[in-house]
Amino acid sequence: MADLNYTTPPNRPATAENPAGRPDDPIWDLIELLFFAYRDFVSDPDDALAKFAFGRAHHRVLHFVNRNPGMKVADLLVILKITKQSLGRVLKQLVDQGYIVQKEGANDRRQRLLYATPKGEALAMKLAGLQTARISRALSELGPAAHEQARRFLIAMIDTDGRDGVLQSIARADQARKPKP
Amino acid sequence: MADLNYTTPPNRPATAENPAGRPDDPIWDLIELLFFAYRDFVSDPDDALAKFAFGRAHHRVLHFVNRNPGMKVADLLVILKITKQSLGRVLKQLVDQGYIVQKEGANDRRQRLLYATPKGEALAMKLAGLQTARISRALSELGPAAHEQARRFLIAMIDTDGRDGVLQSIARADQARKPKP
DNA sequence: AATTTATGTCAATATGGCTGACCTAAATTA
DNA sequence: TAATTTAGGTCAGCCATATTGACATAAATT
Repeated sequence: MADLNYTTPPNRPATAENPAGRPDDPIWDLIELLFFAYRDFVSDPDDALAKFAFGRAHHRVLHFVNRNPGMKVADLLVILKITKQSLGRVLKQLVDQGYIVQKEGANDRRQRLLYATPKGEALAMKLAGLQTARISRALSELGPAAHEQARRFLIAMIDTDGRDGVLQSIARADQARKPKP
Repeated sequence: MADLNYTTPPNRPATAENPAGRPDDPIWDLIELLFFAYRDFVSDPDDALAKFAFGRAHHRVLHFVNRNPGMKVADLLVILKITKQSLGRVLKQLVDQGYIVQKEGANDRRQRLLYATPKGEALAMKLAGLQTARISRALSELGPAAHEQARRFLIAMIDTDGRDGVLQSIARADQARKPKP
């Protein structure tokens, strides 16, 4: 912990494109920081899951089902951008071991709506807690505006055509959650 | 594109811990936005790599070798946090197909120092360009401080004990690059 | 009645990880 | 110098997660 002359961005500020028409220099710092930040971000749940013989795939499924109770299988496939065969294996394990239940749709009886069981919710919340601890620690090192700044940056990084769906999904899930009275 | 009441964070501001000692509510928005942002961030190179019959693993190796010419195999293993057997397979393909060369260390002749060939550098720069395009687009939607804000947030998300190494690695690689005269 | 949709399943394949064992050559140390 | 450690490579097998393609069933829609 000594030499720290690396606190200012080494690249010139990013523009859409240089005046010369030549492509911008790569934004090395953010490219690499995204890699390292995400690597560590997922490592916390990964380690915890290892004790359950579950993996990252199970985490993702359990997370979104817990956040969106009653979601359809098809919705999950769109969010995760995987095939139903890939989902099938993981989902089956979660169902067999009592973390997720499937209920017939009331309107459309072909649907298998997905719900986290209490056991599943507990695990999902535990994993979310690990990730929240890391985010909280990070935000606490920064100013009070950091949450909103991070939020805006991450939103802007999402495909423009997928953005609305993501934001609506987050907003919907938030609303559906019982606010503590 | 209509209803947008989701532009403000739905969670209360994150604190290290609540006064009550009860764990914080999960920071759902950043947890999910990190997932979606990273998913799309890696999708650009993934798509491009598919044409070469290369995958994400090749990208990571080529990226770091290109950024750190002459790096040791052992360094790469530490950065990627994988085993040498895992590295071996992808590295061999990159070497066989002429994207990376290995040179005997001058001081220590056991070392196989890694360098991107011109062909390898071209591919690495192409992939970095794709990622830079996404980042540039994102930053251009935000204020001029956004780059620095994103940088700080991502740094804070990294494991505290790994942080210095990451930052030094980035700084070192930047310095080693020839500044255009 | 015919078709489409939601979901599930079987089979084969690819990728990218892992562990464990073992090897060579070169550097370091006793 | 002899013994040990280090840097790197390799073989073999296993596991998790993803893919494509084909096919099956039941319920909704036309």
